[in-house]
Amino acid sequence: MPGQVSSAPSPRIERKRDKRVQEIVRTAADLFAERGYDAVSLDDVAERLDVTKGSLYYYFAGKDELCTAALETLGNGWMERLEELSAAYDGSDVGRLRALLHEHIMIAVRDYPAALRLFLVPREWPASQARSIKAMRTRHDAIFRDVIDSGVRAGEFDAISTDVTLQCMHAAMTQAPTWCGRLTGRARTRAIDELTDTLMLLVGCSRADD
Amino acid sequence: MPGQVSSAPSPRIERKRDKRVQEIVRTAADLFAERGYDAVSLDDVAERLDVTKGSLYYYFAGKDELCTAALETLGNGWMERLEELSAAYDGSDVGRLRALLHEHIMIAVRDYPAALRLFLVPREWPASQARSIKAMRTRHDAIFRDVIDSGVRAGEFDAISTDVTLQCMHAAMTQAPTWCGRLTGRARTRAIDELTDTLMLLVGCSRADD
Amino acid sequence: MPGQVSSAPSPRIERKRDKRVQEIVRTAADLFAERGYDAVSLDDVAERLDVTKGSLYYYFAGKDELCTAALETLGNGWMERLEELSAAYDGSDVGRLRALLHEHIMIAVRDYPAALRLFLVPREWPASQARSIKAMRTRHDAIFRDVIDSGVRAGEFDAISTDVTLQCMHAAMTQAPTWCGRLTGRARTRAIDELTDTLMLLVGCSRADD
Amino acid sequence: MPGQVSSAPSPRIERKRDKRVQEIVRTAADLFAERGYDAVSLDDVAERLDVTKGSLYYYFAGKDELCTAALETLGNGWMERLEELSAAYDGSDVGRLRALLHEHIMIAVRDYPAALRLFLVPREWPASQARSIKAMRTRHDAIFRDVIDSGVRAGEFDAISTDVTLQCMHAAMTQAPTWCGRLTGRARTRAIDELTDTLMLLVGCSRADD
DNA sequence: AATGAATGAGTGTTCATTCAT
DNA sequence: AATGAATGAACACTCATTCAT
Repeated sequence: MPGQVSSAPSPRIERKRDKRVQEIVRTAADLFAERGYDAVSLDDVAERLDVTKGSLYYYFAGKDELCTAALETLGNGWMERLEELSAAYDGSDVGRLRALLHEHIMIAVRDYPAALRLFLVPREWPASQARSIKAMRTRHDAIFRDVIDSGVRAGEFDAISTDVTLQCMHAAMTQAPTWCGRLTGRARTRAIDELTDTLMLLVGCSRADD
Repeated sequence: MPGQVSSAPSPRIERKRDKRVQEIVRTAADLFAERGYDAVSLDDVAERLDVTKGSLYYYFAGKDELCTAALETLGNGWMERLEELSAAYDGSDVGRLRALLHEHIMIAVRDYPAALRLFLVPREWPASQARSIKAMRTRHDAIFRDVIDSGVRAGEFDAISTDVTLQCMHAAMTQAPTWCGRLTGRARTRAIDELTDTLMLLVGCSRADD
Repeated sequence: MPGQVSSAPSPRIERKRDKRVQEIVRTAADLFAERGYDAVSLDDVAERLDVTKGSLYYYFAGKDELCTAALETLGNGWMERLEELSAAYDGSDVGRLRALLHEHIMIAVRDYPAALRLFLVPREWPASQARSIKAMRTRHDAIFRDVIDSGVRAGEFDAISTDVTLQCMHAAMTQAPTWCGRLTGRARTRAIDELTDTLMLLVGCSRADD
Repeated sequence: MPGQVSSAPSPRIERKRDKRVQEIVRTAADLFAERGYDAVSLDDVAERLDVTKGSLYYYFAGKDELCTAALETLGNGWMERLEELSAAYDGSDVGRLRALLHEHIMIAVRDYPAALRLFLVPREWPASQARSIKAMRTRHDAIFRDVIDSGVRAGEFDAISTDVTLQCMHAAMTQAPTWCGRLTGRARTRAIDELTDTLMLLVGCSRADD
């Protein structure tokens, strides 16, 4: 167990370790997103990192934990971007929601083209990791729920049920890469815009409202 | 009939065989839907059927073939129900679309609680299945595209892009079981209704329109 | 157990059974010679006969027994041809030996192109079948030993050791198909002749002696 | 050397690995020679090495690769001994050929008592091995063809066809262990000598010639 | 006499995990 | 901090054998 010998590890060493962990997690996240949990072996991860499989076990207790970490890293980056965007946005709720939807789709399509496997399709995770995934989803919902509730109060939005609306948006956005992924350039841009506009209908905003 | 060799099997035997095949396919379909292709072993299928793995090979050439058969059986049943409903429906496009959405969600939630794996995530399947799944999806889209296009022409609907609308509906409906599955009784019924109504917004129909 | 019910089976039925057994054995022999014991499954045999695997068990106790029968049939035919030739031959021992060698090679190359697997390479047979194979070899040796001994006594031949000579001849002749098999037409005929002549050297007969 | 990642393994480790590979290959070679490709399972190999099957895959990509390595190791050792003998021999072609024949038989009988499976029966091996085996045979033929051609030019030998002579010698020598294997001590020595002398007849050398 | 069905042991292969060094 | 080695439980698939009908 590293760092256990001399009371606490020096900050320098800890930083180095963190950096290594980050490298591993990033690589793993990429692979899991590309091929899905089952189709990725630890050998694959190790090879792409140019280390041996055994080394991974120095940093992670097993495949599941590595995957959880990957999920968290992936999700954290994603959510931070949305949270920052929401915080920075200055304007109507309509504009803010549209910006959030658009950004979510962009991230999904461009950065994590296969993340739906991780966030949409349930898998039997060990309990500890199920919690972590659920937390991510809650955080995601909070961001959008905030805007929608605010817009509803302001009379800008009209939703049958905020919960259901959130589910629909999440499902459609996360699924987006599978059909936008085929497109490129202008066609993709247009598809993303259309999707954004379509989802705005769920809160009663037609394009003419902007 | 002396000397008759390797004739076709009697109809009675053939019926029996067909029934057995159906049993196997059903069981396999359930398992694949529950856990996904990779996470289901032929031993799992065999055990649930209370036979040995080897027996499965008497009926199917391998895991892939079994899976294809399962997918097709599952999808055929589903699509047939939708097609019949659509054909039988007599009334406005608004009503027909709502009925289709409602039925799709009911099937998803009640009958194939985890089928999203089958129809949402394409990469999870071996190449051999990809075709079969795509065909199913095309068939599904045709049913809904029909109503939407008709409604648009009749001025009942207003969609930004039929394609995008179809994708959103499909994503949300197929994903439904993961969040409606937790509910029971009245709460579930209400959730399904709300989801139906929410999706109607995508073609510009608010509840007041009915 | 067939034929057990009414004391003895009628000759007509027995003949029919024998014919069936012959069919099976022939087919099996062909397959074993083509691909070798391990590479032939009972399904292969059954399919070529256009019956089901189960039927084979009505006539044979198992794969090994079927193979033994095939070997015996193969070997009997072979040996009979050599024995008849030897008995019919009227002339010097030189001529008789040459004729036997030539015939053996012809049979090996033309009729049982892969029999070396069966007669040259030892396999761990169950005891009962090992005996049967050994008997075949003994019978083969007897045919050639006869001529050679006779020739030696007559002063026509000169062998260092009859046993060793027999082994060499048998090895070379049985192996022949693997190198003559590639040839066709005239080239093959010539190769067979050359081989015959070469083997005659083992008993001290150069071509000029004829 | 900090930060050095995935460097080449130290020579000490590499040596150790090579030794292990040698162990495995030797064991596999023995087994394949004893029973043939199909009849040897990786479990057999593993058990004789007292490791688990999985370990073999750490060193070899699969059964075929292991078999290829085994064949090559076996054949290389054999051929090297013959080549060295031929190079070192100083004397007439008669003496050199006799020495080569004798050595070949000794190796076959004493060191690789069942190698006939490797060099006699081509069809028993998967296609991937066929090349390797053929190469070995070519190398073998070259050694003996050399002496024979030289002897023929020098008037020491007389052969009907060098090719056919080579085939006969090869067949008889390789087959030798199956009949000399039973003998021991003096009897075996005598049998080997007789076989050598008998094969010398194929190039027209009777014992008196020496 | 023959079939369809089922079995169970075995076969090559993969892979998460462990561990001494 | 990392490696090379080994393990053992799975897995898809094959096949000789059995048996009720």
